[in-house]
Amino acid sequence: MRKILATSALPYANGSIHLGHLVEYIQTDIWVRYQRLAGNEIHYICADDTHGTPIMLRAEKEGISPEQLVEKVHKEHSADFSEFNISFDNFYSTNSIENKNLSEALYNSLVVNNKIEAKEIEQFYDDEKNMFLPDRFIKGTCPKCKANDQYGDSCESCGTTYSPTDLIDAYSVLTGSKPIKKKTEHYFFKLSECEEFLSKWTKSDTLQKEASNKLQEWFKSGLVDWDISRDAPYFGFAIPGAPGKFFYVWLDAPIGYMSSFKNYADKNNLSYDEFWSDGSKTELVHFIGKDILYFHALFWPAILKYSGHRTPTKVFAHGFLTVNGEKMSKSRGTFITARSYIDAFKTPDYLRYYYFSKLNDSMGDIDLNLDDFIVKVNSDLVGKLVNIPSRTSGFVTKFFDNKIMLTDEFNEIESQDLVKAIMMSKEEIMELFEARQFSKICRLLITHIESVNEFVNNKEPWVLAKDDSNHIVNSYFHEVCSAALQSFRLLSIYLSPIMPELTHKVALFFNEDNFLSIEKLTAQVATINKYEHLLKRVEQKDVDAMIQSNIDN
RNA sequence: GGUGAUGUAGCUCAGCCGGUUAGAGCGCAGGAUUCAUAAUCCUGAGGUCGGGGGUUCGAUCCCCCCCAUCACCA
Repeated sequence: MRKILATSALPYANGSIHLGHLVEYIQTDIWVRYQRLAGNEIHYICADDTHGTPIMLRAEKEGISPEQLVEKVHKEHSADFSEFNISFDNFYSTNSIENKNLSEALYNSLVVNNKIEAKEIEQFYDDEKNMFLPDRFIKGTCPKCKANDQYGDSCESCGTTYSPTDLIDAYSVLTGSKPIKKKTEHYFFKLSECEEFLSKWTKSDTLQKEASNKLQEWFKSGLVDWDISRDAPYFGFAIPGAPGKFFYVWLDAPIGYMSSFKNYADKNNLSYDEFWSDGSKTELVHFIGKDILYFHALFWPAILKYSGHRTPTKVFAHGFLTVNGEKMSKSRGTFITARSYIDAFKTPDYLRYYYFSKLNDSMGDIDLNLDDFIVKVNSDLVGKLVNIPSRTSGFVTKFFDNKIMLTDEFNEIESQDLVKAIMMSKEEIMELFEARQFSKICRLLITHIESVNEFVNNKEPWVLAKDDSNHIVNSYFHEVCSAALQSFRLLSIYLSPIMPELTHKVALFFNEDNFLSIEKLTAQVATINKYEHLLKRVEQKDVDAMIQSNIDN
């Protein structure tokens, strides 16, 4: 049995979870649920990423402490993830004692291994606010295209990148004052010394090929040491032995994977060391967005390596979400929050299915086309999948006292073949789950679902129902209905990682508690319950309401 | 600006190492059916595979140029 520690990237505790975030949590959750279905030991870990200037300033604006802010956001995030059935084993916070201890410990190890260096640098400073300004907090006129109000790092209008010094009439976003340059001592992680290790690590099969290629660009231009410190005031962890200096949020954020696991392991009698020590035999798998590949494929393995830990087994990067083919936009209402989706649709399964139908192992972007969403969900799930029990279970209830024939009892070749074909896909489906080829599984399953409907059509149970002599147990009529229902059950087991809510209802329909093991495929099930509709159609008005609520807020 | 990616039927997407008439679902047209919260099944019409050039006996799939879209540039 494999032992796996899986993570999704830590959401920043500065805003609400939206449908873009959910691509990652849903992708990871499907994979994690599949691993559980397959019988592997897997721990799914996440946390809020709570530190940094944006959070400090937002808390100030709201008139609360940063601790209060991240506490509040943590509740909101936890509720959102729960609504979407994201099955974290632990959703913790980087603003925790475990994370403080581990951040200090890793830092100290890096110091001991001579991987930290102090350098004096010049940074922009707001002398009204008495703090250093990150690039994002300096705005001005683009030196190239003269667009107003551009950030200090790049122009959104023409795409030029530059340093804040290049801006015309630069000003501090905080006070409007002119930033001045000021010297300060910062601590750097000597990434430049990790090139040999990283070059080898990134070419092993830990990364997707696309990701590995991408990293070659960075190698080509040479690895630059990484500034891991920030000056007070800063919401984060103080650097030991360095008054007024704090760890940069991106240093302690990934350590959140470790600290969340530590917190979880301590409560559940698991060995922390088994998963994090150098030479660990367990798997460490990170799901991330392609935007943070840099951190997870360079800094993170290097820091782990040179602080004496194991390095990740796999880093899986996915692309971004577009809505109706465009970047999510607040004014168009396509910056859709998790909350507004749930308010509109009540179940996460539509979105989980839609993402599933589009996701694969690549870093390509996926598009949520809202018209396509309605059509696909209604056609595949309501029209085809749920239609199977909907059109056959009535006969079983009416004529056979809710009893169905076991698959072993089928007499007809065609019903045997129907079930057999679905069973035979097990290996292929499991391989595709493992490889994150979700869209391929989707096509395969839909093909099976269609063949069940075709089977029902050809057998015409409604015609058989008219003849009283067919109303006996184990009749051909009984077998036709049973074959359709048993097939539906098998397909639901495959679908259980994707749509936990729907398939839980299906399990109950078959008088089972759950479909939590792939072994359920061979379980013999003999009864159903009276059918109650499992899924309602998605309506255009629900989509409209969701969009409107995002425009209003 | 540099680097990388994407561009296949109305829509959303498959197309492994280049090889007979390019595939699926939805949508559309026609038909079948009425068990199913108008669902299902069959048949069919739709594509110069972004544009141009090249390599090859032969390219959607390789090379070059261009156009469009997107991302990254620590």
